[in-house]
Amino acid sequence: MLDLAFIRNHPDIVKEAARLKNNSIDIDALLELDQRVLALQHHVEETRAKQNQLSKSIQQAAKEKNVALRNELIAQGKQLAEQIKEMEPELTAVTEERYNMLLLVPNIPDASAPIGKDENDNVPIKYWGEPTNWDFKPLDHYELMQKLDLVDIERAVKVAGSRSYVLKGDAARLELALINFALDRMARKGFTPLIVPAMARDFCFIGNGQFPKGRDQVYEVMDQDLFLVGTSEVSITGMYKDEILKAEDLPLKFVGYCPCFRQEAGTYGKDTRGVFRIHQFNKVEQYIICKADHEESVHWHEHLLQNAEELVQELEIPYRVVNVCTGDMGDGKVGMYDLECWVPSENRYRETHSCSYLHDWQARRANIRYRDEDGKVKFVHTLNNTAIATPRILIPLLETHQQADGSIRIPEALSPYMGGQQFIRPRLG
RNA sequence: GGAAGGAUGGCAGAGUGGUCUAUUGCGGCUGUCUUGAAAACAGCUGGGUUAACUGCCCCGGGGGUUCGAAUCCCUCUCCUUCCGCCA
Repeated sequence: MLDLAFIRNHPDIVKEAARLKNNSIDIDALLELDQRVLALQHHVEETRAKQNQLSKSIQQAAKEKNVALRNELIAQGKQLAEQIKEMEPELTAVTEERYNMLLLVPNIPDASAPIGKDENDNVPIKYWGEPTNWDFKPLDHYELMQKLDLVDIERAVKVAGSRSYVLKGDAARLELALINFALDRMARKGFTPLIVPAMARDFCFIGNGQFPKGRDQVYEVMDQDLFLVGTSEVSITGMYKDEILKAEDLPLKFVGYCPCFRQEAGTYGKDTRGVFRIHQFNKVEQYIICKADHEESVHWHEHLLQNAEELVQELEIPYRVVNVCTGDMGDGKVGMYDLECWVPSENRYRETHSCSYLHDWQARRANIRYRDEDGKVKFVHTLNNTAIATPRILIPLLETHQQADGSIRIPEALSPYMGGQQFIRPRLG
């Protein structure tokens, strides 16, 4: 959410931001509505002021035992109450309408973000590692997993429908190992580990920016104000809703884990093979709440990217970093990097991590503030990046480390989390 | 699932229809005193809205009664305790 005063004062900047983000919000309509709210609000407040004064006069008249005057004033009060009662529903309605529109206004992308329409306009800024070159015919992740008996999609679909999976054997252990590995590494860097609810209330999703626009991507728990989160970000943002933090406690650095759920609406027929795009997955997420300062946001944004890169490097997976263009970055974001891992079977890089900074866009929605050294209450800045999202990371991991003999090498850094195991091999017999 | 009791400012905790501009204490800030600190004393000390106010709003959320609600009524949410069930 942007500051309404900022939109009033700089409508052109906001309109341009919306254009760059392919967002069709009608800023002029919003401002027109805003004027209606202000006029009506002024009117209601004036009437209420009169009513408050009158109320005191009624008290006074009663004290003086002036019954005639008291009755006269009460009659006047009745009229004012009547007037307010008439105006209030409209004021509530237009105020709510303005708020709902405000939720749809995108954040202003940073000047450093590439201008573009969709993911094809994202700009690669860094490459690490060499795409693998084998002297044998490599398999794709699904074949590998089937050969090694690491997955059962058919029975998963029987249980939970399409885009479901069962991880078996060493894949199940690998999944937990990866979560542990990521959580551990981040904790060492001073991030506080959190295991957060995978279900959250409506306000958490509004606060984080998933609602109202992304509502169709979210599972709702029937007959309750609860929804399954698509990222632990949602719960962490919700944790601090309406709080005023102390400046000396910032930045708050968290590494959050919970199972994540996404409907993947509108992706029919896309990425249907294996475990790339599924409804339920596990994600370890980096999350930072810092002071309202652009330089500081940028600093932590780079830091979050660095952390993710280190994790992927330790997993020995070639990757690249792209600077995500305005059209692909989503409404709330000021700037965004994607980390894309090399997927040998597809001969291309695919997104495994997403690193964003949002200035106070989420903070305004969730009303998360802090008292700065100057005594003023300000909205915080928030940032987030994936640490590990799995099973998706299994795709580049398994494919990259497959061996000629059909086994899969477990990277050294991960091995301790697999009880020292160094290879995943076909089960004998 | 059943029963009871709660939700007030950073914290504790008063307030059961107008005198609430929310008592008081603790904490915090500032000042006086002091070489400095402590103590003592004095003052200040929530958020929002508005171009601004001696304006308006906020006593868990929403609705109602009333000229007037922290206070009365309805409803929802959450918390605590006890019982039941349970990983």
